[in-house]
Amino acid sequence: MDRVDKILAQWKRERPDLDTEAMGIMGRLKRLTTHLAREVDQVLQQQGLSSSSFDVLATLRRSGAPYRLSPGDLLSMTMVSSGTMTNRIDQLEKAGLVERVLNPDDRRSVLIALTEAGLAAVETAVGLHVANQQRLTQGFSAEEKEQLDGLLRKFLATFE
Amino acid sequence: MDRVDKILAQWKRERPDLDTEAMGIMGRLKRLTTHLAREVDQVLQQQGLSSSSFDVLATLRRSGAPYRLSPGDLLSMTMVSSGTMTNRIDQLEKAGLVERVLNPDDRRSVLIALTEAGLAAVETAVGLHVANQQRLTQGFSAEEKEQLDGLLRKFLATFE
DNA sequence: ACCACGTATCTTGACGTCAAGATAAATGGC
DNA sequence: GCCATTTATCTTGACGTCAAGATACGTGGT
Repeated sequence: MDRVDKILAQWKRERPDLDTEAMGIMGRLKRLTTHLAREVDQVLQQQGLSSSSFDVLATLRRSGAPYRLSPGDLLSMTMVSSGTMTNRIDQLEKAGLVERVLNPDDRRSVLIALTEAGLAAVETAVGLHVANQQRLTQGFSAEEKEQLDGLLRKFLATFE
Repeated sequence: MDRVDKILAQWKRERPDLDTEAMGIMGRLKRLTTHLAREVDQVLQQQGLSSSSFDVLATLRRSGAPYRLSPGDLLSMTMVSSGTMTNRIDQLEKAGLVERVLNPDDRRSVLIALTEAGLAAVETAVGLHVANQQRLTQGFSAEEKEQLDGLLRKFLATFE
């Protein structure tokens, strides 16, 4: 009987006509990801990064040397609006972790490049971040993790 | 090969030392809940409600008649800060969906009460919302839904 | 009865986000 | 070559959120 069960029991009492099966799954998903986001943020914050900043730095890092992508490339990889991406880049640029480099091939565009400090920051952070993610999932057996991943993959395929 | 697989493949190439199993699960969870939140918001928005507003109205509705809870009660049921709850109540009060009623037993406190308009709004919205949640999970068999719910329950139990 | 402490709510200031629109440069049909 | 259209990025204004602190009231020990 967890918190979501209590919510479902309330609905059962007040609105017995409602089928709460989907509500249970969605409620657990929402609460779970709120908790997970807080745990993830805490580790990144100790490195002086928000999860938004880390998201951009990590995208640049995993794109490979020379660690440069246009704002449009970053946009297509990160599920945020263009205004949000501009803001993220502004913050990272202020912090000296990325710089805007002119794109010689297209003057509408710029390239966002990891600075040395940005590369160093993301290399440290990604190690701690992955270790933290492992910690958060360590309650599951290998089989359960595979099962969960499979179900999430199928669910996600509905949208992507 | 979904988007998360592509991200993991990039990391594999750039940082083969990192174990990406947990990252895959967490990444799918995050992308999935972003998509789900957008779908949920869309239905509620057609009723003139944000998911934040609906969250409060639904909590009041399922608490049963006379549909009154203190801000503190609402806080303990909704994973937000006290400042956020004050703001949510302010918005709902402006919209005429709830009202602040003096608590005769404790003058530090108030009771947040559904108005007639608020009750009507939540009754309509909750039906559409639940139907929408069912639509979003309809790709799964009964067995898969049960499996997913069980895994999420276990995961959530880590935190609650 | 008093007062120190606890409790309940609200305020403030800073962020991160989005939708919509503005700006500037490239492109393609003629 | 010109201009309408498309593309790439940035700007603006509004919202929702939080942490930290302020305010106001209740409570219990003396």
